[in-house]
Amino acid sequence: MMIDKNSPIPIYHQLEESIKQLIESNQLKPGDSLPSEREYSEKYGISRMTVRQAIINLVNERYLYRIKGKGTFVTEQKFEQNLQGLTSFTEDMKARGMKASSKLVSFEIIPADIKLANQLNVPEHGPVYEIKRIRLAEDIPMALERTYISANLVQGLTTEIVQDSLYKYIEGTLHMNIGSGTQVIEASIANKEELKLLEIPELSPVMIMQRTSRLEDNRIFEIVKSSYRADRYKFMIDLKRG
Amino acid sequence: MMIDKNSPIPIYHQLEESIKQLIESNQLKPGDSLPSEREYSEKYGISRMTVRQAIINLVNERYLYRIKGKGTFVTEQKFEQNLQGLTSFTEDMKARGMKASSKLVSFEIIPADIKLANQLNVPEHGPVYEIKRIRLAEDIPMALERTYISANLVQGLTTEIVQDSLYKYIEGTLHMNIGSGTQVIEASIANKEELKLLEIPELSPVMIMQRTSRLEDNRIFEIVKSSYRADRYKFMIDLKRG
DNA sequence: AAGCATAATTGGTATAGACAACTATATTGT
DNA sequence: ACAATATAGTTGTCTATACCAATTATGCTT
Repeated sequence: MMIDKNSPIPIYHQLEESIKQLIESNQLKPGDSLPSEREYSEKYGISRMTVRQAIINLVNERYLYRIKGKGTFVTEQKFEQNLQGLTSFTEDMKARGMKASSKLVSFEIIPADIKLANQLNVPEHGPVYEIKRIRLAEDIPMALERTYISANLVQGLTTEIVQDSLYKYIEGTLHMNIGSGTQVIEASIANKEELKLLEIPELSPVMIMQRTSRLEDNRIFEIVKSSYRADRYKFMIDLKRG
Repeated sequence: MMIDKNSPIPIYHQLEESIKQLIESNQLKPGDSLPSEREYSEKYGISRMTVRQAIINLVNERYLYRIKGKGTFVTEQKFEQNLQGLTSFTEDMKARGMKASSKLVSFEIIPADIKLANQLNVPEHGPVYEIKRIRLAEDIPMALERTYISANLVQGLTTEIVQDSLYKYIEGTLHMNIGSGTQVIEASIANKEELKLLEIPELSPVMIMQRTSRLEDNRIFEIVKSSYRADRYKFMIDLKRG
């Protein structure tokens, strides 16, 4: 475990990663106490405040917790998430041994209304691809998926590309690097469009999952809003202990 | 907006609350820029590092975001729960700077019906602790939580232990090691009990989150079924790209 | 008018030191 | 033997300063 003061990587970040690594390799076990801030400070010849910054970040990430007057300890229980299967419907169905298919409902360029413009970070009325698809498992409708993509950012989109792989097109053809994303899950009651396309009775509950996908430079390139039938689809998340 | 340097409340916390208040009262609107750190520092006669601590906390709570060389800005504040590292309602609320509380509805030993018996992997009619709690944020009911624990596996449970920390009891007193878990999220319409205890109108959607917790030897020791008000809760997941 | 260099402003990193609040342990007084 | 007190060690708060990095504003040159 080394600290390079001349590295362009901040010292606090180096220390942070170093401690995180010790926890993840189980050299620091849950409940173990860490060296005090002053010990770290003296050991590496860095300021105590710099040590604090590293530790505070790890506390915020729930790797550590601290008790005033006692010390800093490794968190007893750190659940982490396995997001496999939450990203792609097709992969998810495949993992369950089911036949997945999709039906294109519409593919067009629409002007962004104010809400969508804000979500995609494009000007109001700016051109946006709207792709509506029904996702089916064993030919039973499971979800209505609406994808919105800034037409100025991702150019030359066709139904074929969308049917194949949008990500492959963005990275392979357009040479843009895909970064991180965020997903929001909420419950609601199906609206008229969802009722009709998902073939469910009125007042049925739906799970709405909205994914925001970003490029490496943090520009948003895609909003995917999926409405799943709550009676047929449950989201499972594996929690693993760290 | 005042800062009292002699108050026992830390200065950074006073400033933090003061800015938060400006945002929540809409005197600072989403997208607005804040005074710079140096301006705050001079205005209140406090150190820039103290200002930073207040602002960094608000950035972590997603009230603000900052761009190097440009400034600090107000974000769209949304009530979203991050599922990553989700451990307890109390911790999540604390992370948002909100007052979390819980109200014990009932605590009893019941015989497992066939469904619960299967889920917990205990014999039918076997003794199971059932703990019902209302989770509140700022005294507003947010979720109904039902915890089921095999009474043969986890013995000597009391309301005090449950109120303190079940995990601490299992690992510390019973010397059993907690392993992994699974979480299932689904949408539904609130049933009568949920309507009443969550104080929501009929036909309201709810998000049901069911956690299954296992020991290291894979025995299931706990089923937690939480019903969240869909109007107040959104679950957010950060997606990392590998 | 356009382009470019420079300065000013902003947040980001890092240091050194001081005192407060809290915990655990050792010491002392009775 | 026990209780009170001192002490050393921990995290928490706060200050003052310095320099770096990214962005924006300004003024100069062409």
